[in-house]
Amino acid sequence: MNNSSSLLPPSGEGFLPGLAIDLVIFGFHENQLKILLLEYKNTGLFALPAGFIKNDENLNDAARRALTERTGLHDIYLEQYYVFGDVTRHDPTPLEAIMLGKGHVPSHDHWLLRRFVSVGYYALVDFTQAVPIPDLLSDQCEWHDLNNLPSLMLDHTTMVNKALQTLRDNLDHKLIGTNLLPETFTMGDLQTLYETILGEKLNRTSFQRKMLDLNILERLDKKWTGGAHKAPYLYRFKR
Amino acid sequence: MNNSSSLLPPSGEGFLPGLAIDLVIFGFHENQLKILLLEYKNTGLFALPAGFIKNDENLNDAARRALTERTGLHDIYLEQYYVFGDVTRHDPTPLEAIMLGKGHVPSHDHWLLRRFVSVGYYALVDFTQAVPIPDLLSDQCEWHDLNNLPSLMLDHTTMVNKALQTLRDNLDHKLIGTNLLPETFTMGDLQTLYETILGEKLNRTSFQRKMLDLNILERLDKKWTGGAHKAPYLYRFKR
DNA sequence: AAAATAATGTTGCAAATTGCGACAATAAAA
DNA sequence: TTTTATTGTCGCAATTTGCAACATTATTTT
Repeated sequence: MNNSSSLLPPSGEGFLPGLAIDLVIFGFHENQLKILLLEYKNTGLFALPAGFIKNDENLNDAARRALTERTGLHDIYLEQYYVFGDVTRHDPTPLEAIMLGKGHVPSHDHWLLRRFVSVGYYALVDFTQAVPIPDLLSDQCEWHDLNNLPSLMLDHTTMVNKALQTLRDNLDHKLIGTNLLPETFTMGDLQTLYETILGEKLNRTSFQRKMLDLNILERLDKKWTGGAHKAPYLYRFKR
Repeated sequence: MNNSSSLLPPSGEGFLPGLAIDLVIFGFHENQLKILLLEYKNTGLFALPAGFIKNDENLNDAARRALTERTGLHDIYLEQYYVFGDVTRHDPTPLEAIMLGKGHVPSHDHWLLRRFVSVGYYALVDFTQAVPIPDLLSDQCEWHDLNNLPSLMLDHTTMVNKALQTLRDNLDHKLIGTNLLPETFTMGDLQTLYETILGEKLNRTSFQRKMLDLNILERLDKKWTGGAHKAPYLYRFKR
């Protein structure tokens, strides 16, 4: 049994019933916020990566495992942000379609077709380091522009919106873009990231001063080359 | 079947398995933060009010129902703050003791003795309006001083601490003490509430100016009487 | 009845934070 | 060599916050 198959067990045996995890995995590339989506080709359905919790597994560990299985990454910023537990989110149709598309013919009381309460997590990952890997039921796992998402299964669009809102609310006082940027970056990179997340322009000098005053950045001697202008310093988050 | 009995069904039938709700219900009285605790007299155990989710009930509605059943209050500020899902929190011993103390002899695989994942909610209620009502398994439901709590069942102490931390973090930008204070109150009452929640003294004039600048308070013509000093205005939150 | 007391409402000012413009520095292009 | 574009830094005004002083007033004390 490999890693992936554990995510989609043939029966619900060995997993907590009725409880799932959905992941909103944020990445950042070319001035765009991205999220990882699974695609079910035979059905044209898109969904957030999901996971189930083993009987003897901590909830947060299950989320971390699901994240690693989809991105190959470890030690990533991951945070619970909301539990989605409305009755109305229960709709067996899309999952039935997916399973049919995959050649399975689920019984009407198949465990995957029952009502689920789902714990939402969001993660911030380094786009350049992640290797998107589809799960057993999906044909693709790919980055999508946050402001150009396809329509998503069930209430997954709601989940994305709420995750983004939480991320914005937390940007001030929680960990910064440590995981959204590569190891080293320029002050401009960092500001663009903030502006993209917040959806608004920030004052350049104020931003720079604030970031430096926070005393969490390490300025490297090396400089960047490329454009017809003064070379910016590279920075790195202090450990 | 009355309201209370629905909280403690004889079998798990009709409820989502393995999922519970725990409530940290904050009140405020005599310059002290209080929370509601259930007591199981035969066992000397204290616990947070809890609830289960009906098969056809929204998660948030279940939390609201549990809150109303314990306090008699409606339209109360209630917020999800964390899901407690560690394996280590599973310990059937205390619940078994409670059930034995109540004259029940549960089988080893009784549904209440299995592992539960619990969604933590905190609520802010008007101390003077709440009527604490025990549930079927407990003998008492009473307010306890937050800084003089008895030792609590399972991981409930962790739940309380995390709820308080979340409340503190949210005090700046989320709804204020709307539900923790009576309909009308003085500026001093409001400041004391803030100081008690935050656990630190605040500057009087700055606090007053800030609250008034927020433009959420309505000053009433009436004044308060009582002490040997100038009478303070009464305030009320705008609708 | 007058004075003292104590908490409250308000104002003024210094310190800290933030927004914004200006200028020097410098790597590449013209 | 000059021009251009972007970055690092500084200065100043506007805003927010901490703190102290003062006027107000309901009750207590004399």
